Amino acid sequence: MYVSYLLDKDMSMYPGSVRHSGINLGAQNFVSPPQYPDYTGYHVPGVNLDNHPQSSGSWASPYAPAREDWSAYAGPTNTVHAINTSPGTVGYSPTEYNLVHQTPGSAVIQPLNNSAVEQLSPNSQRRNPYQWMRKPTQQPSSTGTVQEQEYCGFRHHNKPNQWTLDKLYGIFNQIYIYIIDKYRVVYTDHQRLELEKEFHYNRYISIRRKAELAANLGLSERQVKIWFQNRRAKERKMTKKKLQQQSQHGSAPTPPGTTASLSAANGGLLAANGGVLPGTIPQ
DNA sequence: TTGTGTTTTACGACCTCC
DNA sequence: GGAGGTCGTAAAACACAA
Repeated sequence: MYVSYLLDKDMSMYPGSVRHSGINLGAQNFVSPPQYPDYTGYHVPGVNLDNHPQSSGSWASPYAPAREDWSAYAGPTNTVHAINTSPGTVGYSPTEYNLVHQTPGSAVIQPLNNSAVEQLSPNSQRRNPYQWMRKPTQQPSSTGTVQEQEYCGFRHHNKPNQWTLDKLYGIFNQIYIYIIDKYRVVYTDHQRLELEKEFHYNRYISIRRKAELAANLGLSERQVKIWFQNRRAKERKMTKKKLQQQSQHGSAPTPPGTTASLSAANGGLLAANGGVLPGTIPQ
């Protein structure tokens, strides 16, 4: 009953509401999404790029921001290899990333193994969100063994489809928020993980990819967009902090993510992309 | 348990681009 | 005018020391 109402509510983008930001069940949250097992979203440069908008020809991302600061995420042993920064191509090759969750032809948002799922509960202790970057994870057992694990406060036998869980959690969460009048939701660890993965791949998400991600994670496209905005802001903040720390020890080159470097990058993108700023992702 | 600092969602204001 | 960008901020959620 609430769902249809909330859908209508979202269409008008919270008319007259103040801070009912949780009421954003976009229509994409309910349309039939790409089937999870068939979804090939996590897109590896050079490996089956057809389904990835940012890698395919017409959806090639013009944004290939510098990634020098990624070592902060990946740790000293995880390197991001810059291979091509020309417009229309992916500017780096996250090799470690491939190891983690990409086998050619496999589903992309991989079901998580038990140890990973154990960390998914919103109630769990905070941990390193970049663990997926650090080491390859065991593929979950595809057998019918009973797997009891906790997800979003519920226990499951034979862990159901992750997409379904996120979807259900998202819907439940939105309804709960509407009833309780909470200020904001807390994304599940799985949602954040997938968002981080996408951000790791590209700091600017395309419209199509945003729709896919929103559908897969049970979020609205608006939430995905805002998450990326906040994530970029976070990165700029960290970069600025790092720069300040470096400047205390002597002069340092302008790191990526700073206003100056971003302006320069945007300028380059402008030239390469016919004057289209990152804010205007091709439709 | 509580106080405090940090992080995470979400928004408004303002900007550029088409 | 609408889209998405940054920037600044509010407030909930969280981490952690006392």
